[in-house]
This record gives sequence, structure tokens and C-alpha cells, in this order.
Amino acid sequence: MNTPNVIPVEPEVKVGLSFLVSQVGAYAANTFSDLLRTIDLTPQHVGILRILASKPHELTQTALANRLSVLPSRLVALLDEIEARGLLERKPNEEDRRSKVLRITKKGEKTFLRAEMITRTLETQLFSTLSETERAKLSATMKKLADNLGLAPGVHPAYRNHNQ
Amino acid sequence: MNTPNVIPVEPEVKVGLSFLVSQVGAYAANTFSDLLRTIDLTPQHVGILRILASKPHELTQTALANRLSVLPSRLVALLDEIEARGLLERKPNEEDRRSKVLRITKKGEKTFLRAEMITRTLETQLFSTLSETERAKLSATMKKLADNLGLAPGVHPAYRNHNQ
DNA sequence: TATTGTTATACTCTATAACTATA
DNA sequence: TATAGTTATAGAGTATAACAATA
Repeated sequence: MNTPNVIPVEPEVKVGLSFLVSQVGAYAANTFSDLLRTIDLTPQHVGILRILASKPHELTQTALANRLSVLPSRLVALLDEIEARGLLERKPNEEDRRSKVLRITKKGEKTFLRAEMITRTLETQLFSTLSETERAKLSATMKKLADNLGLAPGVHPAYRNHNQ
Repeated sequence: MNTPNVIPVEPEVKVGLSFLVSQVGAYAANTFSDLLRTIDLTPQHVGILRILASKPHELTQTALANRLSVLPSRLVALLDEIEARGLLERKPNEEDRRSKVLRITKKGEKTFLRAEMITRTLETQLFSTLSETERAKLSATMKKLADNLGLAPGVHPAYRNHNQ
């Protein structure tokens, strides 16, 4: 070893694979959140729009709350914010007048498309250093993991409340 | 299509690779947090112990705060909790009596080893469905990504405060 | 009585700013 | 004057519990 000890020791920290995935995943989530700020949305908003933009297109608040494992009271605030921007509407439910049917608006669909463009920007930033086969392999592995762990498509664990 | 429409439509949600990584990563972080509760620690505590257990073994609070990109005031609370359990000590610094030198205790090293065992339990839970080559390939890819994105080893983005 | 959506409140976590003791 | 660590306070985000309307 010929390095003079004036130079600070390079930190030697060993971490496992789960840490690496969590670290990169959290970085991706943070960056996505930063990028979304330009269109005044949060990842949670986009997650809701994503579900409303996919089939089935209509569902009640309770159904959505169950799907996301989010508390109904928490969902109210999220929906208020999205509805205030005119991105979704709460329609009265003819069959059960207690409940409301959620539906994404035209403006909501447009905004969701912008969010998807931002997602593609993010993917470029994150994965451009991977080869095409590397990227495809990673994608397949992550899908397999998400599936085996029982993670529902489009449902981020960040929604989940801490008592279940 | 011969599925009767009485059966609920299977949701069709498409997500990108960054979402998948973030989703699995968040799930891993949540599970790790749950497992750590059995030894009364949080992932943040373990992250600090991991750095103190690795070389260099001694550093000041400011140095640690910079390393983790955590606010000094926030670090104080974290260190208080760890020190109260006797896992680290704040030694007076002879060279500068304003600062304190952090050092992990014997008990802290033992506790950190238990945390590492929990990490291995977690890795088994998460990745047992992958083949050995698949797992090695994933590990290499994630290391490459973390490196290219400039993520410091052992420094989880969850530490980072929101104003930088 | 039970459920849907809502509101009000409490709690936890984090950021900001003021403070002390040293330099 | 500036810096290291600390404490006090404020703010954001989330969970709990009570509520009105409807079933």
C-alpha cells in the first residue's frame, strides 16, 4: 500500500442486494417526484390517474381505497386535489346514493399522458447506461419479483397505511 | 372472448421499469423495517451503525451528517436513540472541543450483526425465486446503476432532506 | 344497524431557526 | 465571526375517531 495516509480512507461499506434495489428504487421515486413537480402533481396523484385511465374506467372511492390499500379518509384529500384541477369527476351513483363513481376527465387523460412522457424521460435518465438486453433482462426479473411477492400492478407500497 | 361479463374485469395497468424497481424496492424497505422491529431498530439506525462498523471507524457528527445528507438536527435525535441503547458513544474530541467523535460499542457491533442476519432473512424472502445466475446478474446490474447514478454505498436516499 | 364518504383531531416525522460552547 | 452540536418550534403528512346521509 503506497497511498500516503494524508488522503482520506475510502469508506468500505458492504450492502446486500435488497439494499441496492431499495436504494435505486427510492432514487427513481424521488426523481419522478421532482420531475412531476413541473406539472404540479405528485406520484400519488399519477397513480390514481393511472388506475382511472385503465380498465375498468369507473369505480367507487371505496373500491379505489381497497385497491390501493389507502385509508378512505386519506383518499378523500387526494381526490379533492385531483378534482380541483379538473382531472377527474365524482359522479353520483344511481344504484347506491351513498357512494360516488370516479371517472377521469378528458383533461385528466391529457395530463396523464404528460405524466407518462415524464416517465419516459425518467427511464432514459436512469437506464440509458444499460444495454438493450441488460434492460430487457432487468425488466423481466423485476416483473417476476413483483409478481411472486404479490405486488398488484400499478399499486405502489407508499400508499399502504402502516397498520396492515 | 368467452368470459361472461359477470366476472369482474381484470385490471389492466401498464407500468414502466422505473416503477417496478421503485415498487419492489419500497416493498423491500418496508419488509426490512418490519423485521427490524423485532430488535427495536429502524432502517435509519442500522444505516448509521453500518457506517460506524465500517472503515473509518471514527467520525464526527458533522462528517456523518454530510455523508448521509441528513440535517444535523435530525441526526442528533437518531444518535440519541442509538446511544440510549448503548450501541454507540459520543467521545470528546481532543483536537476540537466543540465536536464529538462517534464510535460504535461492542454491543453496537453485536446488534449490527443481528441486523445483518435479518438482512439475509430478507434477501431469502425476496429473491429465493430467482436462479443463482439471475440473482448474480441482477446484483451486477443494480450495482452498475447505483454507481452510474452517483449513489454512495450504504447511503439510502431516505436520509436526504428535501431541500437539496 | 351497517356502510359510504367526509370532517375534525391527534400524532409522527421532518425542516427551520434560535441557542451554547467553543474556535 | 464562524462552526459543532443542541434544543425549540413550526410545518407537512398520516392515522384515528366522530359524523351525516343512505342502505
